[in-house]
Amino acid sequence: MATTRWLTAEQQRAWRAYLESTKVLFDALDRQLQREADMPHAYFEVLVRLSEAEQRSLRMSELADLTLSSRSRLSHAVARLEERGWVVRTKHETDGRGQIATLTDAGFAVLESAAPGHVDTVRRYVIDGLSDEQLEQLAAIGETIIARVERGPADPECLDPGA
Amino acid sequence: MATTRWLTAEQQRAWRAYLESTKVLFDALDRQLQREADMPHAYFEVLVRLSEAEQRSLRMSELADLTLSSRSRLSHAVARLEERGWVVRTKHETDGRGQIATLTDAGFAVLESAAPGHVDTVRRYVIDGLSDEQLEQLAAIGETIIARVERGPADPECLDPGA
DNA sequence: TCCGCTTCGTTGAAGGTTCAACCAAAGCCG
DNA sequence: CGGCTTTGGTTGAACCTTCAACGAAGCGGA
Repeated sequence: MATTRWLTAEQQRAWRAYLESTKVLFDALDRQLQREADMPHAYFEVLVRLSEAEQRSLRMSELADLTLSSRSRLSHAVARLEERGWVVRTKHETDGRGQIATLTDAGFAVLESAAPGHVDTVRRYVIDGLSDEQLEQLAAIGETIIARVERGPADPECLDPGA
Repeated sequence: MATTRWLTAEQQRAWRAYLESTKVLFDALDRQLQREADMPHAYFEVLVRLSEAEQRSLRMSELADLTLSSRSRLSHAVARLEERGWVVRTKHETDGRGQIATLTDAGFAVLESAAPGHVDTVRRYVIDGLSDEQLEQLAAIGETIIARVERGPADPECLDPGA
């Protein structure tokens, strides 16, 4: 493409509001969790996903997919969580490559103690400030963005309905 | 408060969509900028803010406020950018404590070359997928979140209209 | 069976962020 | 002036993420 289509004033307003809201919000969330549970938000999510799973266990690759993190990142994260005794890793029974991460009782206890404060914070900063309509809008917008990113960098103007 | 108010299904949907959209989006943006401009998004924003300022210069503290980063983070970031010759730091003329960061010509050139790709990416993943109405909604939602976070952890149910 | 290809998960190094500690300059107040 | 507090900014250590490289195990065709 020859020339760049810069953002209009309204588009900039939306983009910057989105950008800034995420920055201040996730900073605040991270600090809250760091203070109250001594772990970053990403680690908290690992525990949440494990707690929701059957047997409180998930294969590393599934856990990585659920938490939207790279395998490397998850590997490091679980290593840390294991050091603290909140998670254990065991071999997969039938697939020799697999590893299963399991939430321990200690991990579950930490999660239980941290969850209320976390939900309160999310409510205070986000949920309780928005109307039901706005929440619906936010869900729709978020899902649109996710879909577009997952579709990848393929050019939408490039009319290739088949490929 | 005695019991935690957990999120309803609709609230969860909105929250997770927001959460996931930011994760996949900023991962993609960071990768794009890392690839095309060899710097993370946070550093890019520093250059953007400097380029928009008078004389392409800002005091460190102002720059930190504009980019919503801690002083420490900005200090490290500018140190890196200075190593590459994209920014220089000079003493503040009247306030002996102050430092002024200035975008160099080389830094401006890098910014000019990286900006189109960045805007394209933002358009592709966000702007062009949303209607004008949705952009307006997103701006309003983002601004609400920002306002609530900046107000801090003060309890909204605590009726203290004066304080 | 053997060989190549892919998938799973880990590792170490490099880079970015956070946190607490710190220095220097400014401001304030006696 | 002299001491106290505040502000601006930097630093180093600890921690988290990313990236590329790797080893081990499954898969699949000749």
